[in-house]
Amino acid sequence: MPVTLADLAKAAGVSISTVSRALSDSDHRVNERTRQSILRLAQDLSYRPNPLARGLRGDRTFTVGVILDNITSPFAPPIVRGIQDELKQASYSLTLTNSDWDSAVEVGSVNTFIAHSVDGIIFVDTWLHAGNEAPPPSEKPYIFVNRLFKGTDYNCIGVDDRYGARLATEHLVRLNHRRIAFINGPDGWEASTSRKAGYQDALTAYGLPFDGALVRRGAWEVRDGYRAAQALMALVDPPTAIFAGNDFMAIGAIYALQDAGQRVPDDVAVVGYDDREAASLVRPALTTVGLPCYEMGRAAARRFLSQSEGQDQPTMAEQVRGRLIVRESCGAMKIRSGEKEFWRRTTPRQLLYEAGRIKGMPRSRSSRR
Amino acid sequence: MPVTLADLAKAAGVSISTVSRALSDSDHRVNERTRQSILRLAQDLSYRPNPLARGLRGDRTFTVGVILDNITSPFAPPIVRGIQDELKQASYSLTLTNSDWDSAVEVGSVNTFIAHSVDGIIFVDTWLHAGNEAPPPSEKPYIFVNRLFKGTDYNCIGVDDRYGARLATEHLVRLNHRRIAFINGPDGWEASTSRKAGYQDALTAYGLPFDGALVRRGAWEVRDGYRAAQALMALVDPPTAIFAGNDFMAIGAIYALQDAGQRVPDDVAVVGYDDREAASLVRPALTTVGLPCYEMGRAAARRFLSQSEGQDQPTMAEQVRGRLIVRESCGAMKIRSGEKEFWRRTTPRQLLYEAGRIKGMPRSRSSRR
DNA sequence: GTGAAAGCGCTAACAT
DNA sequence: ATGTTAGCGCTTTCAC
Repeated sequence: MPVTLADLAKAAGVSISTVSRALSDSDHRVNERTRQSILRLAQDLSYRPNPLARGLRGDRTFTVGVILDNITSPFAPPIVRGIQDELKQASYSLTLTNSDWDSAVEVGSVNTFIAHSVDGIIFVDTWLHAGNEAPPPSEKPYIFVNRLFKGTDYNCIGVDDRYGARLATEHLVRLNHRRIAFINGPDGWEASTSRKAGYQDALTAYGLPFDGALVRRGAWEVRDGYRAAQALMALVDPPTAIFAGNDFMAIGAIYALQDAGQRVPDDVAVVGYDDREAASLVRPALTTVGLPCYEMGRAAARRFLSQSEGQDQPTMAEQVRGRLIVRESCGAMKIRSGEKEFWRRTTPRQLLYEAGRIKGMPRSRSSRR
Repeated sequence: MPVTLADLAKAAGVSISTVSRALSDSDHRVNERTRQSILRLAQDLSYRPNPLARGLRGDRTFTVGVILDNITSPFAPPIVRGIQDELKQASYSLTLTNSDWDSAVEVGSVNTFIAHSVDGIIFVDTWLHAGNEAPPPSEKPYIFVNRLFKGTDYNCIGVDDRYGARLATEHLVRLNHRRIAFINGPDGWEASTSRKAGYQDALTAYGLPFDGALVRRGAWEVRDGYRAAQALMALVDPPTAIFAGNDFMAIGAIYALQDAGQRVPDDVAVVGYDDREAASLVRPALTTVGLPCYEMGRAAARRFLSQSEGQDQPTMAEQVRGRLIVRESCGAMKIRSGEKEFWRRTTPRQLLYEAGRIKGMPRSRSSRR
């Protein structure tokens, strides 16, 4: 049987309310001696306050609800982990539901959470639910990860895809590529719009011309990247580098290139986006932009925490930035010269050899015919 | 403000307890007319019982706690999803913590869960914690997914790895391979032991000799599979097929084979285990044994549910079976002849062409030199 | 500085 | 068949 306040009170020979005050160290002053003895007693009997009773009584349950579309989707777990890591420090619990892109289910989950008196709800995912409507008003903080609403940017934590795409493209430019193709995602995706903008940002920044023929579109799948790359290489003036809007299309592009007898990265360089598990497994290992899922989760939880404490905390949108993960598919090698670091173009074997990474097992042999 | 039993009672002109009885439809008989009017009222005012109050009162909270090592590890999400899908039907909520392979953290989580009066705890993962001890006794059901204890198989839901490994090996045998190598995981892993046993089962079943030289060991990584395959191919009588203990090592083996100028699957066939995301992305796409994570999650939740209801429910170990996922790395093609189905050995191009899967994009060109 | 008591929403004896 | 009451563990007035 768990020990209660009443048990402590009896043991300490004081009233229940004194014990409560001693433990919740409110501003109510309690005799220092009795407080100490109560504290020790609580320790010894390993007292743990009953969160249900606390919650029933009123204000806080120290619980937050997380609604996501599917924990099984590739970006969800690190987001959840980020939320949880941040929350743990404030000793909140986390309860989870999957809504499967069904807004009716989602509403049901919200109601369940409210019934359970959660202190806030974090909505996770990139889908646009329920007709894209703005969130309902509420006193409890609602945080939205990777979600977009029309006409408001209330508490939205997103990715800075424009920045990420620029990073990828700049990497290629610095490796002396001048004709850089872009395989975009489908229309209607915020990610497509932002990533294309980032691609163009980089071109502009380096004074490179924008050539519409170098921009293709695909539905995020391997085969789309494959076809797009085929089309690109059939151009009279084909690109020497391809930036794909996600890793799957990048992998497809690599396969198309290889099937066409091109060496990656020697003949054409490829960059992806997302940093999926397969990125480090394919050959050549894919240079890509890592999505900051974990950081977004933390940011969301931090946002919740701050609004849960202070009243007038900011509720605007926030964008978190990913970083470039350089592997083999662009043939880049890191050079240190004094203070500076930069990437130099090289062949993958050279890269591996100079980096001392070749021993028994050469990881990349895509250059072999 | 949420509506309470008292609100309903006032509106219906009856006492609180009548309302409670009408709604919780216990065996206590309530006048059918009043029950109906109360039900309608509850509907109209959209009454939702307060789970905290219910929980405080005593018996059930309709909440289960899940402790896993890291939601970010590849097998955790489908397990969680399985648990949740099964639990949802019984309208339980799920709360989650990560223990990061730290048994102190784990104990903390258990205590938190108990404080929250969860109705049960599901432990998820394959690690052996806290010195491999048996679980503490408890009236609430504890379920263990993929976890092993010395001397007891209390409520353990595991994978039938022996069966899965046998499946993989048999596939190779039926494709007429006679010298089949096995790249095992490291010592001390239950998975290594079972998978090797399954490998041997298949050999025995088909009267094939066991050759110790064909069994290698690796630490689950790509490079281990790479090295093992190199060693295997250096044998005087090298294998024509390799079964790797997991997908990563299988991928490494494929790379080693390709680097050595062997065609996969034409010259040597490869099977993996796990069905990681990359399995379908590499070339050739990997034939592998899918881990039944989702099913294990469901089984665990079902077990919890049954023990949560009836008292004397079974608490023994349960093994769930995965299935073989045939892709390209063995060059197998499904043949239907009347009632029967079987796999025939073929080249990947042939496989794809006959299956009508080649259109614009040949997926596998590993046979090209 | 401390105790008594009310009440959060609900369920289950116990009455009627 | 229905109402009355106690109490789950806790916080928070309100007295003293």
